[in-house]
Amino acid sequence: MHEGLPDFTMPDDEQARVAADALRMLADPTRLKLMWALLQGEENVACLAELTGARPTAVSQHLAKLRLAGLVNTRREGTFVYYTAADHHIKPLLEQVLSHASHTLGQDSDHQPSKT
Amino acid sequence: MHEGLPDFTMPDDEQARVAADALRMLADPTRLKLMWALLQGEENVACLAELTGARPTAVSQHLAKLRLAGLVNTRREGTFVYYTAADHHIKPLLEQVLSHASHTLGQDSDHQPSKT
DNA sequence: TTGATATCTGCGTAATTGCGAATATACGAT
DNA sequence: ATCGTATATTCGCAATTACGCAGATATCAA
Repeated sequence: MHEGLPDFTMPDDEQARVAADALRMLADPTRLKLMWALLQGEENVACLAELTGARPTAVSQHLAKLRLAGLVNTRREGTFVYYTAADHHIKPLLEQVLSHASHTLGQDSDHQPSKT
Repeated sequence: MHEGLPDFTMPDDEQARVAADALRMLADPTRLKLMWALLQGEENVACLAELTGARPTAVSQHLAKLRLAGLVNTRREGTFVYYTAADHHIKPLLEQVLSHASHTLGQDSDHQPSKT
């Protein structure tokens, strides 16, 4: 059907599935903010709840998902649990999406605006 | 609560929402393959169905979503509708995710394997 | 032990999503 | 005009998802 076309390279099913799963794990505003924050340093749940504007229970459930996906690691210290990003390879990916988002919103000031 | 921390930069709600939406649009194996194929050239639905291994109806619905999201453009030629990628900025993003996926699967042969 | 703080888990609800089947539309050939 | 092909649209169902609430768990101090 498309014999004369330049040779297309296609990901196989498994590769596409894993890649889609990885994207879906980040395709939530709260998890996106969580990973963005954790790529900048270690934080506990209450702090992350404040940074993301979500309730601690919701944050905890998202962190549980991220932990199952292997994207974050935990370190216990007393009653606090500190989370860290397990894979810094996703940082340029998030930078690209956030940059794309901000220039989609018209206000072209690259990404990462408001400070805490 | 985290005053002494190095200044965290956080995306605002709207930016995080747009970025998450963009990721969710790509967080499907079929749409991922579709965008990957369209970044390499213009194709019609039947050809894309063959390339992705999905049924034409499913492909059509995914393409409709991608068109609403502004990720693809259409060009009509007779009974055929040729789709093209509207935004090539996502290509490095897809390369990253696919690369991450392939090296997650153990077989470390970077991305884009099987030819058609 | 009790109490306080921080986090986790299970359940229910509402919203979203992907897909197949059926139907509709557009176009070319005859 | 009809017929056949190519693509779009609509509907309904099953599966998934995010979230809040309530209760359970963990850690430490008194």
